[in-house]
Amino acid sequence: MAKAVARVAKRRPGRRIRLDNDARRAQLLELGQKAFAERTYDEVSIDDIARAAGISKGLLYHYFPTKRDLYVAGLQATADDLVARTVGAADPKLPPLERIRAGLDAYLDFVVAHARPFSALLRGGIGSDPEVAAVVEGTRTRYMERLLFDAEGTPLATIAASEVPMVRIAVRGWLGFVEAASLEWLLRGQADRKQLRDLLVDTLLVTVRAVVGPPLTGGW
Amino acid sequence: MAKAVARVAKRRPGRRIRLDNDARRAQLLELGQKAFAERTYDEVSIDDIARAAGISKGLLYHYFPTKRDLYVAGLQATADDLVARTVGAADPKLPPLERIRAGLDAYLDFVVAHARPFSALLRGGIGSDPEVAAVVEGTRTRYMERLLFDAEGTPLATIAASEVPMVRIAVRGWLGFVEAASLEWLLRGQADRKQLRDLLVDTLLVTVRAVVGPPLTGGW
DNA sequence: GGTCGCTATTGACCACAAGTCAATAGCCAA
DNA sequence: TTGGCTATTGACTTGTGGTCAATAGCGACC
Repeated sequence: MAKAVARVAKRRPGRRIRLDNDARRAQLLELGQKAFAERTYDEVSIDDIARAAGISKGLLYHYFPTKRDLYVAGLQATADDLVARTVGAADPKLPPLERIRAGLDAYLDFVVAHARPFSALLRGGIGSDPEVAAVVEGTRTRYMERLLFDAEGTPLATIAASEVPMVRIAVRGWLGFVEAASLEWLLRGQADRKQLRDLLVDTLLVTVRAVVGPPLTGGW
Repeated sequence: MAKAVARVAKRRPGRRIRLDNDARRAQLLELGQKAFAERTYDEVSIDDIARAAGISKGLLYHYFPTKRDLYVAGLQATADDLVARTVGAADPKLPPLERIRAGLDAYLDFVVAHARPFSALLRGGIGSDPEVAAVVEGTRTRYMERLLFDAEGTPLATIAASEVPMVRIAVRGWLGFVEAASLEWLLRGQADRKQLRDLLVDTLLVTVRAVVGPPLTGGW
């Protein structure tokens, strides 16, 4: 029977499969993330992703009006994931410094577990694109705010509200340290994880001290 | 070369103007740098640059076989400039720490003088592109090698030869600090330049101490 | 079970920019 | 003045991002 033969054939051409709006969007988002994680932005073509999803290019454009939209959405998802998993999860009964340590541990956990997306997030696939830059920079801001919230009751907390330019510069610099060190650590066998964690904490304390004045000891 | 540009701009249509090979190449490189500094990579079209140079697209492709080649060449030129101007120029009679200070001053000078190209270099216009990444990362390596050479005779010098993973991670982290802080400083009115310089030096010393052990005082 | 409407889905289409190449014409030497 | 080297052209191909009117799956309702 013709029908049976047709069933055996893979993906009968001409047969449409409707998916729930959210499901389709989630599928495309995931496929996009995967594609952009393993290839350059312009090595990835919309047709590729559509083909991988088994749909037409037109449909992809129905969900994401632009290639960059798809890219940015994936980046944003990674960023949200990073922030959600790495801060605010520590036991509030722990001393502040311990909470920060825990936060950095969670950060390094994320780095290891999502190496590819993490690298992609930092390197910023399109670089100078303002929308991409906004996502990355926004993530940094959110991350710092929540991390500094963990420092409640310590001199660090005063930083969160600071408007002094040099303080913001120092904090941003420290974040640059964290990102660069994490990336390097990731590439080189991930040795001495705790030592790295402590290095990050030390640098933060010293940086803050250098900018806001009070001695390192006491109050922590 | 500006002279050549003017001549070409005024040329009668249909009239060809031959330029020396090197001159033409230099002209295109400069125009490319300028274009990529003020627009996104894919906002810049080869036709734009060719038009700006008053030549045909085909000729541009004769000099730079690919759009990315033009982009990378410009980036490389900026990077070379940065390294050349910021290290090794300090008076060798000065104490090591002073030489490093001078090096960082020169770095900040460059940042201010070449704000756009500098940002472009760090943000890496194409991001995940391996060739671009190689240029940026190579620049970092060269920079660190020469900066650490300035530290001859201090504990810092031992770092240059170090193979210990955590040391390289720390150094890379510090560079991340420098870049991020510089960029932030650039964006926020460039206040307190000397304070920033000192912050960078402090961070370097502390980072090194945290990784290699010996106390901060003595030997510097 | 039939048909009806909503909308997910299609595929042919366009626009534009990257990249190619055989033909052409400046410029310098003789 | 001429000849030849080569810088230069511009029409061409190709590939990909993006558009849109037409189509068909699927649940709802009789």
